[in-house]
Amino acid sequence: MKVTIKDIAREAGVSHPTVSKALNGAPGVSEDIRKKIVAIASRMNYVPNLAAKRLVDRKTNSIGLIWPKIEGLFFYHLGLQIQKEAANRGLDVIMSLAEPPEALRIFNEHFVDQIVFWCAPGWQPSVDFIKQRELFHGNMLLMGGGRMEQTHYIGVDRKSAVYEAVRYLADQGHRKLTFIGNRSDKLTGFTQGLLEFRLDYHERYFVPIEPGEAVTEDSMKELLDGDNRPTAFIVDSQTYAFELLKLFRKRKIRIPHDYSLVVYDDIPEMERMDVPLTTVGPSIDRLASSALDILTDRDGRGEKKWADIEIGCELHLRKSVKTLRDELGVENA
Amino acid sequence: MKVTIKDIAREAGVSHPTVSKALNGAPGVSEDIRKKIVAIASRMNYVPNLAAKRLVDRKTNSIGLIWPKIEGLFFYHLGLQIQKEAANRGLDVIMSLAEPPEALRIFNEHFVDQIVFWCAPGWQPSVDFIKQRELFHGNMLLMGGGRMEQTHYIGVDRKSAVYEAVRYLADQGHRKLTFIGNRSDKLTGFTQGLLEFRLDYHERYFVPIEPGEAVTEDSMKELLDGDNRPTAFIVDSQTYAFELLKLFRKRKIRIPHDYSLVVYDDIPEMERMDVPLTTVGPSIDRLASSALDILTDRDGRGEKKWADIEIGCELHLRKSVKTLRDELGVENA
DNA sequence: TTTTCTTACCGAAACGTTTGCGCAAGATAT
DNA sequence: ATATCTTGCGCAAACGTTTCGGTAAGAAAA
Repeated sequence: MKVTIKDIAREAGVSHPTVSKALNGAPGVSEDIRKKIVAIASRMNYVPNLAAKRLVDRKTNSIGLIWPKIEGLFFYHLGLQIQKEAANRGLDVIMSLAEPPEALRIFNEHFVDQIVFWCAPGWQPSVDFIKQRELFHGNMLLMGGGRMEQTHYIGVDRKSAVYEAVRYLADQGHRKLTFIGNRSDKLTGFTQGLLEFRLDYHERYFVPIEPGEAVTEDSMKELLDGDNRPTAFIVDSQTYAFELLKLFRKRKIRIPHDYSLVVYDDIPEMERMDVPLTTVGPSIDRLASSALDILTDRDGRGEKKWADIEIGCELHLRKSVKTLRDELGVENA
Repeated sequence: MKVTIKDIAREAGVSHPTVSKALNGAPGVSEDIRKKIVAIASRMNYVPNLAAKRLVDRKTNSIGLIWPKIEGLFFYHLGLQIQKEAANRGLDVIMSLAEPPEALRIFNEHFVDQIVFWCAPGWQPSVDFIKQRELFHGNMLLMGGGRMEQTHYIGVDRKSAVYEAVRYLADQGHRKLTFIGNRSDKLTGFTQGLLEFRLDYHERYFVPIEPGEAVTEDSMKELLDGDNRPTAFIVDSQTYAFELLKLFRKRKIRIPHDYSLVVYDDIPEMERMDVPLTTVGPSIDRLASSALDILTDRDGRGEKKWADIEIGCELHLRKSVKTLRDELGVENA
């Protein structure tokens, strides 16, 4: 048998609304009575019934995370950081492991106030669905993609990220770079870098990977066996990087001796690889703190203004890139 | 403005309890009216208010996951599998990224019916707290540790797991094994294997790691530089394995050429390592399906019987163990 | 002292469901 | 034909909380 505020009220000799106010720190209760009530509540192990609470005021102070499959822990670390920031501001975070449509229903039924939706490739329909149904509209923060009008948005400047990776590799003397990944902003940054730093070009220097596909030996064969072999790779994600490394292992190719490698997305694991990998990607901390600024500011400020920001990326230099600067003479020979 | 069953009732020209019964498939509603109501509800984008629902009947059909930090994705994959199994049985899963006491409060407030609590080292106090407060008592499934009376429990036979690893290494001709990890069931399995297969013993063949600590060069120095060097390692977790591999890299030690290696806990990533690692550990699928059997059976069967089972472990043979059988003569020389 | 203002509390209503009970109308048995 | 059973639905109450309006009692002002 659960103990309710009515039980406490009876025990304290007051009405139950008084108990409610006392426990919530609301005005209209004398300090003596408040203390007495709090003591009784604690003694009776009172646990508020949030269902009842939420039935009347529709606040839950909680955030739901709709999160892509955690490949390579990037999203895990980001989720963790968001949870910490949220806790600091008195907000609860719950997360669903289900796909967006299902997750949406669950969050709706479980009363989260706001959702943070990292729009992974292929999830745009769910975002549209939200808008159309006006489900969490105005209480949704889109991240990573799917930017739209009248919706909070945090983007990632992937183009500059890859561009900076190209710049770095060019600085190290690399002239033949290959990008492995999807056709996306990242590719744009890649080609822009190629043009700007007047690097070599070959049609094979872009290895397209369709979402869901893997880096196959076939797709890499010509590149690795033919002429005009690259000296460095920029790889779209950790998953592809693993596949590439597997291929390299099979062919006894060493990093960074034979090829240099920069991986997109920085996660702690990259540092612990057999050869610590140089990465480029958004800062998890910045992503998380910006997200919570937006989520909390919205109540604070007067007018509903839609946030629309873009997080820059950082280059993490480790051990998977070899400098060619001392060998330039050799290279040009 | 939310649409409620009263809105639907008005639209359908019936009373709101009738709508409730219709939508829940309860008896007492003619098939014609039921269809009409369902159609209207769908047209009006009706979403049931779980708070109200919860207020009257205390069921939500949802499960909360209290989960250790996802090191090495084992818990991520297990969570994912549990979520899938739950979805198949019409149950929702939500997960918290917070620590147990906080997670507990959140789940309590967010109406989860049952919790699955993987009792990581150091989390026993939270389990005791649950029992004491009778919070989710009877609706909690403990996993991995913290077994107790009158509580559903799924354990992992870690002792046999490591024992089997020892047996396998012995089969391959290894006689000098080292276990790196905590003092635990796993160590028991290790020593049992050592005794049973009459393997060599040296005090250095157990490298204790306190929780939270790392595999340091100091702790390994004597072992790697002294006499009686082992030929194989069994490592307690992926984390330690990474640290060990890092150390090996530094010393230019190759796997499995110089040392063989078996890692506890099987996760997909182990297969994708530079050298695919041989592992031993519980089956994620079995863990998940057993969990849901328990969670759902409890309603089904008549008497409340407390589940108390133990999941066996599997050996996944990959590339990190070298056989010494052909070299036995050499070894004995 | 009387009037006004403030404080501290109580009672009633509301949030959106489900459930138990009662009551018509139609179907079946007598 | 009347009596009984069944079906389909409405009405009212309940779940535990917050909030709104009201009302005493006491404090400050006249």
